[in-house]
Order: sequence, then structure tokens, then C-alpha cells
Amino acid sequence: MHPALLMFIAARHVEQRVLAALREAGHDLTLAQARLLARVPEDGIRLTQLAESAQVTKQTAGFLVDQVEKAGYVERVPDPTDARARLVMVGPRGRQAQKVARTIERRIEREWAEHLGPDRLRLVTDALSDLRQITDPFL
Amino acid sequence: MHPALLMFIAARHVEQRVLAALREAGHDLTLAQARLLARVPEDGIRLTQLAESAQVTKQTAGFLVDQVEKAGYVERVPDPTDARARLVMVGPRGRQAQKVARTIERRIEREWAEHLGPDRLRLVTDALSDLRQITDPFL
DNA sequence: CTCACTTGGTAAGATTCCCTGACCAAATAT
DNA sequence: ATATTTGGTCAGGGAATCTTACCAAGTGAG
Repeated sequence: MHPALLMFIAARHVEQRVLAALREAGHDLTLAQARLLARVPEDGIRLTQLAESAQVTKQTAGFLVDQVEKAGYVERVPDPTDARARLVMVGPRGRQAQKVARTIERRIEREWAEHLGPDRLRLVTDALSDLRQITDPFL
Repeated sequence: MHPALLMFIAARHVEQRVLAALREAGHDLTLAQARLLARVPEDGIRLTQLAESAQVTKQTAGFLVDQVEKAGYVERVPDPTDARARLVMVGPRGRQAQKVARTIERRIEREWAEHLGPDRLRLVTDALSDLRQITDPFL
């Protein structure tokens, strides 16, 4: 079985667990919204960069940001360095959601460490980090 | 960075490469169609099982099968063991597409082996196979 | 300074994907 | 026989995404 398919399976599992945990915590985010929110850094990001990072068009990113903005997860503030641009910033509610996500992610990581053994998991993580150089178009 | 996100990045990269290769070979499949087609085994599969395997509803699977059937990638034949059911079988065109996909997949695997070293890649693949036991809802 | 070009973003419209709920027909179990 | 399960379709709608086109602010060259 191709490693990429195995990665897909594991990654999908995590996404679903995270999404479920968010819902349980009262955050009714769609998958696409959650993926976007996950990529908004603490110090804000421009829509165009966000789109690039999430691998969607600017229009799609704008559409999704509109939604999570309306729901109170992010805010758009003027970019002080460029009058055309605005920065998408994580709001309080978004920060709380990110915290929920990180918590369940850590739990899953512990599960994986138990299942594989911590050193094997570390090997996998390291290898995947290396792999990123030839698989991540964003960097 | 969470291993699952790294997996997501790598898996997405492969999907896009495969999709591009398919397009180049004249197969104009959408992502969802390709994902489905990838799960149709040589000896056929029932729609319900296909849906389960691809993690979509029966309706979605039926919708997608309709499309790839119209485009000549699969055929629906009566299931000899159950008069209600039909088997989705890979057609000649579908087999050709699968071949294209497997070729590019092998190429990517070689790239990864070069980048990581063959033994590290094998460690990763083995670990991911083990991980499947706790991440694959289908098995 | 001004004119072309780039960059950040929005608008409109269509398509694709996928879901829920309801339903039917064949098979299986009691 | 009747009830339940299993395989599948139909109808309708919502979410995500794309393409094409556009506008407005910044940037660079002459």
C-alpha cells in the first residue's frame, strides 16, 4: 500500500476527531472553516497568503473568512503597512477553538506514541518533516 | 508540527501529482472521482461497500459512479450472488487510468526513497501501516 | 510625475461534492 | 408469513470551490 494513502487515512482520522471535539465544545465549524482557522497565526495573516497556505483560491478563502468572521472566530483589521490589505486575526472565540484543537491533537499524539512506541513515532515525524521539503508547495 | 498535518501535506501533494498525471494522459477526473476509482478493485465492489471504503454516503458514491460510468471508467454488472445488488467493475478505460496512477505513485515513492533514504522510508511506511489499526475506520 | 505593472481583494455565476430524509425491492431471519 | 436487514435510488438542498472579470492601492521606470 502506498505510503501516501496511509498518510491520507491517518490524517483524515485526525481531522475527524478534531472536528468532533470542536463540535462537542460548541464550535460548529465545517471542515473547510476549521482548516482555514488552523492556519491563522497569532499575529494575523493577509487573505492572499492565507489562501496560498491553505491551497485554495483567494475567493474561496474570502468566502470562508466571511463565515468565520460572522461567527466571531476571526476579525479583519487594516494592515498598517499596506492600505489595500487587511489582516485576518484570530479572535477570542477562535483562540478558544484553537486550544480545543491542540488539546485533542496532543491526545492523539499520545495514542500514537503508545501504539508505535515513542521513538518510532519520532522517526516518522522527523521523516515527514524532511519530506515536507519536496511535498509542501507553500514552503 | 503535528504529524497528522505533515501527513496531510504529503498526501495532498501526491493526490495533486496523480491528478495532474491523469489529466496529462487525457483522463479528466475530478478529485472525488479519482478517489473513488482508486478504490474499485479488479473483481468489482458493491456500491455500498465502495461508499463505506471511501467514507462517503451511498448517495454520494452513487452520484460519482454515475459520472465515471458515463465517462467509461467503470461498468455496473449484476451481482450473481444477490439480485438486488450490482457490482461496480473497472472498465478498460478505468484500468488504463489506474495504470497511469500507479506509475506516478511509484515515481513519487522513488523520489521519497531518494530524499529520505530507502530504509527510513520503509520505517515510515511500516509505522503508518501499524497506525492504520487505530486510524482506519474501514478496517 | 505619470504610466504600466503588480498586488490585495471583491463580485457574479456555475459546478461539484456531499448530506439528510424518504422510499423501494430483494434477501434473510424468526 | 412477517419483520428486519441490506442494496440501492430519488428529491432537495447546502457547502466548497472554481473561472472570469473587475477595482483600488502600491511600486517601479522613464
